Formats: sequence, C-alpha cells, structure tokens
Amino acid sequence: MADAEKCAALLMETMPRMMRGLGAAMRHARPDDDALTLGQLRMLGVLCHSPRNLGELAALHNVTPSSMSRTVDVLVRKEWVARTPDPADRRQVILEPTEAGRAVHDAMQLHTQQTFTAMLAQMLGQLNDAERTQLYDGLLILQKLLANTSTDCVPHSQPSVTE
Amino acid sequence: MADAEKCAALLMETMPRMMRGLGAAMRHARPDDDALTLGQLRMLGVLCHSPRNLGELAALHNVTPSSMSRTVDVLVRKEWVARTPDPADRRQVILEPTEAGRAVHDAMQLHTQQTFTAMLAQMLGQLNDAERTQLYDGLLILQKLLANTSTDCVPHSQPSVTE
DNA sequence: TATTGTTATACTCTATAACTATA
DNA sequence: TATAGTTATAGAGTATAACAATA
Repeated sequence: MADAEKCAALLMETMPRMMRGLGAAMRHARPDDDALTLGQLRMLGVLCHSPRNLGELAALHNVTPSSMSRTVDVLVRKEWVARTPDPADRRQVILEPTEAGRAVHDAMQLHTQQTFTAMLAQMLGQLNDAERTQLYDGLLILQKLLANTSTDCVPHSQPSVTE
Repeated sequence: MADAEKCAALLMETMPRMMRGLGAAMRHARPDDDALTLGQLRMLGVLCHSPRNLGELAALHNVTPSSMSRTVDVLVRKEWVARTPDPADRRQVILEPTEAGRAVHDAMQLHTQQTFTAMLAQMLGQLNDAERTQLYDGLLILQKLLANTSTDCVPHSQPSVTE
C-alpha cells in the first residue's frame, strides 16, 4: 500500500533525478554564449515578470539575502540585471533586467522549452498507453496538491525553470 | 486520454514546482550540528542497503563519476564509508559503510525522516488513500522510466546538474 | 537603534579535463 | 587501447557573521 512515507520517499528519489536530467539536456544543447544556469534563468524570469528588491527576491526563493546577493552578482556581472538604489528608500536596491537580459531570457526560455519537450517525448515514447495513463493520473494528483500548497514561489504565469 | 504531449506538459508544470518546495525544505531540514547533509545521508543509505562500486553509485545518482568520487570523499574522510579495491577487477572500488557509518545512518535516518516527512505530511495529508495510491503508482512509472533512460537522455560523459 | 544589503569566509555539489592504475 | 576511478581546477549556490549605509 502507498502510505505517505513511501510516497514521500519516491518523490524524493524521482524528482531530483528528473530535474538533473532536464538540466543536463538543456545545458548541452545550448550555445555557450548564452550560458545560463536553470537557477539564473529562473531569477531572470521573476525579474522580467516584475522588478524586485533583493529582500523580496530572497524571500521568494526562500534563501538568505546574503545568498541571493551572490546569485544576483552573476547576472549583474553579465549585464543582464541592473542594480539601482530605490529613490524612496536608498537602503533598498531595485533589481531589473536590462534589454540584453530580457532578450536572453526570451531566447533561452524558448530554447529550454523546446529542449525539454524533445527530451520528454523521447522518454515518454518508451511507455505503453497504460503506463502513460498511470503516470499522467499520478501527476494529476500532484498538480492538485501543488495547487493547494504554497511550495511555489514563482507567479504561475512565469514558465517554471528551476534549480 | 493521456497522450505523450499531455503527459509532458503535466511533467513540466509539476516537477519544477515540486523541486522548489523540496529544495527549500531540504535546505532547512539540515540538522544543527551539520554532521551529515541529506545528500550524504542518502548516499549512506544506498550503501547500507547494498555496497556498490563508484560507477554504479554515480549512475544511480545521475552524476559524473568525478562528482560522485568527490561526494564519497567526505564520507570516507569521516570514516563512515570504506573504499576497498575489488579483488575481481582491481580498477574498481567497492564502497561499503563502516560500523560507525551504519550507526550514524540509523540515528540520522530517524531524525531526518521525522523532520522531512512532517513537511511532506502537510502536503500528502490532503490526499485520501485512493489519491495517494494513484500518485504513488504514477511515480513508480517515472522511477522505471528514469532507470531505463538515464544513460540515454544524459550521455555518461556529460551529465550535469545545476542546482 | 533598526533595517537593507554587501562582503568575508567556508562548505557542498557539480562539471570538464588530465591523470594513474588496471584490464 | 579501453575502462574505472582520482585529482586539479573552476564555478554555482548555500550559510553565518561582520560590516556599511540609510532610515
């Protein structure tokens, strides 16, 4: 029987492996010029959706401001995100994508979706109809769960790409 | 009705969201004394179940042998895992938990399981038995899929993770 | 004094490439 | 030559603690 404990263990095993596979597929199919980690792409996506200050971004990602400052550093160094002091409260820093940042985000997002879709199609093609339906039905439950739970910290309109 | 396209779309929606929740939970579930990370605990658990050589362990975790060698280093340095050459093929190294390793694993397993399942229980507790079984069965398919395709979708020479 | 963010330091986990030892 | 594994090097991402600037 599938008790909560077994279910949790299976979630912990399958999800990280699936994401590692996706990360690998994306990484090796993209041009080096636009080298972006999945995490960086996600941060860029959040900021493209709406500019934020650092504290908000850290809270969204559920990490310390210190960690987020470091992560943002990379994007700023690549000139994809601009740090500007908030005129209303100069302790705060407004984080906003540059034009180049938006262009990279849009291009990479399309590329990533195509890569993911291709990989998933290859994998799912190995399943027969019954297996695919079984997987689908299980994912429907997961989808329902996620809808009721606040594990997601990215607006739903943002295509999700993550760590 | 669950064709591959629908299934892929559902995977792409649910997995990254799930991973964000799991990632945050795992980061904050780290014990205070920092004696053992969850990743290390998982490796120790795999080896307690059955000794492996490094290549098997790396393939199981879907990372490069190089990365796994580094990860195992930490456990060996703490004397929780022993590296011994395989008598049958001395290029290979058999990884096996020490007595201390087994003791630490058992003790930590309880603590971590309690902490982590408490977090997942909040989610999974919203499901009834039928739904939980449905999710579990779907994840079984995913697990099987990952076992069959890990070397196909990610070339062994080039797995990568960016988390 | 409290808040916001950065920097210093250190750790885990990852990758690629070069290397050693064995088959 | 080919395979199994390690080491060298690098980078992302994380944390705590000390710090500066602003409110």
